[in-house]
Amino acid sequence: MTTTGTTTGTVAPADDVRQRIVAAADALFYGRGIQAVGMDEVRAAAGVSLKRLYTQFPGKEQLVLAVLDARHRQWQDGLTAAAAGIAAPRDRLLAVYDFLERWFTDDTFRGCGFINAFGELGATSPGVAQAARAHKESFQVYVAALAEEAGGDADLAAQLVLLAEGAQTTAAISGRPDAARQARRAAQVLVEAALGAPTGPGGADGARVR
Amino acid sequence: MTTTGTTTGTVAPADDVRQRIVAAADALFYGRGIQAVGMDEVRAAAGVSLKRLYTQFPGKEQLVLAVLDARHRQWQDGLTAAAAGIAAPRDRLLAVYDFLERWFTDDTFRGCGFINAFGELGATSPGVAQAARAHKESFQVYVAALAEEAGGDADLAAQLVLLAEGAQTTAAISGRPDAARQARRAAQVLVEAALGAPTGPGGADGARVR
DNA sequence: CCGTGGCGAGAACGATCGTTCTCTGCCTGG
DNA sequence: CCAGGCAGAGAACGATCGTTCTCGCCACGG
Repeated sequence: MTTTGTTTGTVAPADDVRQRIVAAADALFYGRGIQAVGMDEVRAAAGVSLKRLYTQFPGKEQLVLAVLDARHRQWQDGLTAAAAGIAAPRDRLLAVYDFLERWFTDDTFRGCGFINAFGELGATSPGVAQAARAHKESFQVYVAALAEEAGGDADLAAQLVLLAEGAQTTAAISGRPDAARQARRAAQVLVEAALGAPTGPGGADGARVR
Repeated sequence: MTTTGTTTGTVAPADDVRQRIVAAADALFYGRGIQAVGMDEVRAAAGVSLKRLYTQFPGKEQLVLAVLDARHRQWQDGLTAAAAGIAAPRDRLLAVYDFLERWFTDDTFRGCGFINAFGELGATSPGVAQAARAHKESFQVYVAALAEEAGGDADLAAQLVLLAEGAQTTAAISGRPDAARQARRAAQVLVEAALGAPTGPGGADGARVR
């Protein structure tokens, strides 16, 4: 799995160039669509030679998969960071939608990269389809864990996931980020319906339904 | 906007060939992605000459837009058909998810064609982006009308739309159609939270929350 | 100081695709 | 029966793209 087990103390230059390539490719693929971006453009954006690009990734598909892998890790990091420091399990669940809202307001936001890649290449590339499936399934598992901590079951988690997914595509296509807040309000209703009235001491805004 | 206001009694042959082309292109574009299908393959599937294809559609983009337009009409027809004959406004709202479930179980189902097209071409083709926006907005308007008939407001409608959108991408990527039923259950909770307990005489299954 | 080997820059190659053009056969109007 | 034009089949063309090859430069080791 790991690239080359170099024994150098600092970051291996090979890993550095890999990350630069992946970051450049991600920005281009995500912003314009994968097939709309040529390898030469990736090379230029990464500031690397074409030969080096092809020694790091044997083909475009492997680069795409590496990009999706990196994007998946960033998504997971962002999710856990959003939940960090929040005491109430119920608010950790809702923090998912706060994280979405911050993402949607980023002006480079163009929907979920996995949904986009799946629609564009899922039928052609089994690897891309599998990456999308794994990403979404991992999100399901994450939300299910949060839901369980809050006392909810898998059904509640699945429904909260639907809201998050719908918010992503709606925000992407409409161009307006308020889908995140709408999803949060709906999630609050679902959570309260499943778990009962909100817990007592919750400060912030967790208590107001509407 | 409408094609040609022909005064002939039966379908004009030009319209017939157009429809054949659009139907063939839709199946190919939707099943494999737009850029993965060449114009020559569309020509073969439609059983038409390349010249005729290009007299009907000046370029691939116009064909794509025509496909999206036809798909939008089919979506609207399916939606209204799903609501037809249902007396209770609340059940008409939930019928959206029954319609989704039937769609998801179709073995050619591969997600929402507009979301897929938007992800693939939305950044490159303003026409495609606009078509996706219009389609989603029209769905919002439709659900908002149903919600109002049931006594709900625009917020309820927006939240129900999020569930429907999320169900589409989730069913597409996971490959399992049960997202529709999950969305329906969540919608039921949201509707009852917004409108109060279910109305009395409703037969069927509208009364059981869980 | 000289050979060598690796690396970057970019040309080159083969394939695909969108679009147009050519050729040939057929059908129609007189 | 004949001329004309229209449509279908498919070749052709230009552009793009993924991938590979070549050339020249630079650093480094003996």
